[in-house]
Amino acid sequence: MSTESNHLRKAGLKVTLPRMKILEMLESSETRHLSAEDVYKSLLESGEEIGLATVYRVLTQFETAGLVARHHFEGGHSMFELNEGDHHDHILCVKCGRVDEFMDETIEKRQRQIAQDAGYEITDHSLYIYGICPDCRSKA
Amino acid sequence: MSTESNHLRKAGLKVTLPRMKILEMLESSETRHLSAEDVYKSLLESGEEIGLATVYRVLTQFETAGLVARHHFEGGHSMFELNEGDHHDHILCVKCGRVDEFMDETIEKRQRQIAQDAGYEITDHSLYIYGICPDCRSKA
DNA sequence: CTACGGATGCAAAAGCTTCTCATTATTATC
DNA sequence: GATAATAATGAGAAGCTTTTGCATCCGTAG
Repeated sequence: MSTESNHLRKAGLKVTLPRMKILEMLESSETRHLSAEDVYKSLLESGEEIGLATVYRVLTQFETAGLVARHHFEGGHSMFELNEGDHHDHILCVKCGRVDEFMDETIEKRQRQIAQDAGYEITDHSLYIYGICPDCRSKA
Repeated sequence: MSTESNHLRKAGLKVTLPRMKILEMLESSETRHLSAEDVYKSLLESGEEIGLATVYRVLTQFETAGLVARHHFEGGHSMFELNEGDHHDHILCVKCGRVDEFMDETIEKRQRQIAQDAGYEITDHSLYIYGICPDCRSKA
């Protein structure tokens, strides 16, 4: 029994071909952050006949099941990333779209403190740093 | 000469009725964070005949001119906020949509450090904390 | 192997935002 | 003030991403 189908089963989802293929796609992509359109196009290129609507539906289910995280980077459309356990935030290049990840316990701690001070029960947070990446800086 | 028209002039924008009305709307609203739709509807209620396309155009111009800040809260559509100089981040209630603001120099400093460590030249950043606000917590 | 219920695909619809273009208003100039 | 040049506006169409309706198909329990 493959790892993918176990993941699906654990998430309470039927093991179907589209779900398997999308999960594989997310795992094998060298870019960890993909839009629904990216996933759709990659599947087409691999010769898989999966509808765009299904891609959206499946990604949303994966998100609900905790298998992927959905990010709202600037520019409108959602980006999906395989959830490999550890939380992290993102730093993005505004020139080339490159995405790097980081994790800072100091910031995490301050966020919890701020929420508490404001009387909020924190459920989630998102932190994006935008800038120009090393490569784009040296090119300029 | 009104304050609003000075703001517009300084921003290099012609002083037109729609721009004046939209600026007034942003200044007088008790909610500091408004969507384009919010602005449009409020204007209609005030008896102003301003098209939605104009609202979007003007808000974008205001953003470019630095008069307002555009935020991408979860849920897709943009929110606009009058830029009153000081930078701050946001904490939002996922139940009622309430928005509070905060500013934390520790976090700001860490962000600059993280960008530097990653070799990025930082241009911008956005931090949203999501949670349940005091009011909604007591109601539950 | 069968049958039930959920999953899929397609096309249509929805929601937000931008664009097109004819019309109108604003500003610099006389 | 009036005028001409130029930019701004309004209305609707178009564009994009995402969701939905529905007939058909597939996976799974029995």
